[in-house]
Amino acid sequence: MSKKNKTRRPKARLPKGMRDGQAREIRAMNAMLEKIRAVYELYGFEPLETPAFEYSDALGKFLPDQDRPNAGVFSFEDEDKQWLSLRYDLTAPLARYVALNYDGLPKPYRRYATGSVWRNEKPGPGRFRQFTQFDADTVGAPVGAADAEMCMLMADVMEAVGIKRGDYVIRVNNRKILDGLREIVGLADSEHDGKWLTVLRSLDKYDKFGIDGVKLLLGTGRKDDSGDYTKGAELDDNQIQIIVGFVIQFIESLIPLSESNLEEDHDEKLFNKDSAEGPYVLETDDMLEEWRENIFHESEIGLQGVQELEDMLNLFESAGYGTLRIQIDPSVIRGLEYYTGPVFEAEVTFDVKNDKGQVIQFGSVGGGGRYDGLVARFKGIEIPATGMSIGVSRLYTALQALGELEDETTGPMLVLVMDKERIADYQKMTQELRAAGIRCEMYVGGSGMRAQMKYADKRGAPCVIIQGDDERNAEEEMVTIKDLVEGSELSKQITDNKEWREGRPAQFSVKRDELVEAVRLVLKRHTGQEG
RNA sequence: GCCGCUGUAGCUCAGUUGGUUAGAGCGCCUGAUUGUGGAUCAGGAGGUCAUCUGUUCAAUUCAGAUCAGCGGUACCA
Repeated sequence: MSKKNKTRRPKARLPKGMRDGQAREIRAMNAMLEKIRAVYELYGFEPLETPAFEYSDALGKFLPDQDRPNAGVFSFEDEDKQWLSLRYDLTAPLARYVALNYDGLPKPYRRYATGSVWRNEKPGPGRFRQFTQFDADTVGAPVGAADAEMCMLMADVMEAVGIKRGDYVIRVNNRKILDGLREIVGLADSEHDGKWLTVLRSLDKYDKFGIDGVKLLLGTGRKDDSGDYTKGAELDDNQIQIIVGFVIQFIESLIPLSESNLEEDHDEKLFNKDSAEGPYVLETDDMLEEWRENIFHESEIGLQGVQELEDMLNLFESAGYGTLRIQIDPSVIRGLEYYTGPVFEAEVTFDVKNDKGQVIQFGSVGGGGRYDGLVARFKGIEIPATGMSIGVSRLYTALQALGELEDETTGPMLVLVMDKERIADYQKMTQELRAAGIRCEMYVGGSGMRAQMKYADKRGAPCVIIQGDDERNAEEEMVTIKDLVEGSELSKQITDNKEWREGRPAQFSVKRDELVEAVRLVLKRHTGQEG
């Protein structure tokens, strides 16, 4: 036999950037999705499903072009020469849906949606080419309450899935404030579009690199630890000073906790400062006042942004959401060519470690904002909209790091096939147990009893049902129930295999017609599961 | 895209200063036990040493390139 005769087989492999999901993960994920869904429902949103792909032109700016039809999105040409693309988010399909059904929908229209989205780009750490989003959006509501609601909704979702208050934060900003800032530093002219984009990206790095990093990025550029160099925006010192002054205004607005009128069980984030006066709280009102009077006093759009933020803050305040949950953060940027007003981002604040124990840069688990221009692409009239999106896989990873994902699911109990001639009898027992609501299966493999016991063990079966000749031929027909959970406990004290096997620990026999009742008792003891 | 690190069995890793049959632990399969999961013991399967090219009498080992994974960074609807 030469090597050349080797059969050519396809190699079993996973497409790049894709993942398989296993039982444990799917269960935990479903449980998490259910918690999120419950919050959306509670807020009054309606479910909506749209298809996985849409006509490419409906998805917006990432149209397939002749040269690279799959840049960014996965696309294909239909028989009728029309281009279709897999959706890359859930917002563009929503805009299409609203435009298509506008007349029949209640206005505002509030819906939630979940599903896979696809992006054809190089997968990175924690980034895949297929992933799940879970969105809630309000279409047809002007700026204000609808946006504030999105932030509170995100905070509630975080807590619903098990992230404690203080372990996450919703950071809020307003695009109009940034537009105002642009005016003030004299970059409003469209010839400075590129430069301003660089400024925004620099600001976005504030939470990552701190104020010094932002200064470098606004100026000449910054070299990071890995040796990569990022070109700066090359602003002059005066411009940098204005922007930096704006960003760090909150430091000026911190007052000692002792001077605030907060109660013990406050919902405010505490900051540290080099001083003996103890923890500080952010006086948001002071900060907005400073912005208004010293930064945006000559920018109409800027003042409008400050006003929008203040309106939202008032709603947070009256609803009891303090800065521990939702806080203003002028460095939140997001969707540069997309959002038109308030923008917000949900971030976890605890350390997330990978399986090697390294703390990794985790980033946000969700975000959103106001996109007043999106539906207009179809309708010609501007329909205001605001929404948010939860990155389900990322949130799941974060919860994993928190150890919040307990999997209490036990396997099904197993009816052993002791005698292949009597499968019908075993099947009947199985169905009886199922009819009683007990998760149960009959062994459908081809191996002997020992293998069946191993199978039961591997599946996490709480117990098995045994009926061989001994039970069958007893004076009155019996079945044996072996409690695998208790057996496992007992095995710790037994070292001799013969004793282990012949002792037949943790098993007992009952009359055939008492099977269901006896199983119920065993399950109740171990899993709390009731029939 | 850019920078760095890493690729040897299903998993975690050792090893070869270049030399015939590449190892361990865990896991998996079989048996000791014709009706009993654990433990123990015995046996077994499983590797083109990521791929390709080069240097060499000889490459899993050295060099280069490529690919993949990880981390950072960039981009992010």
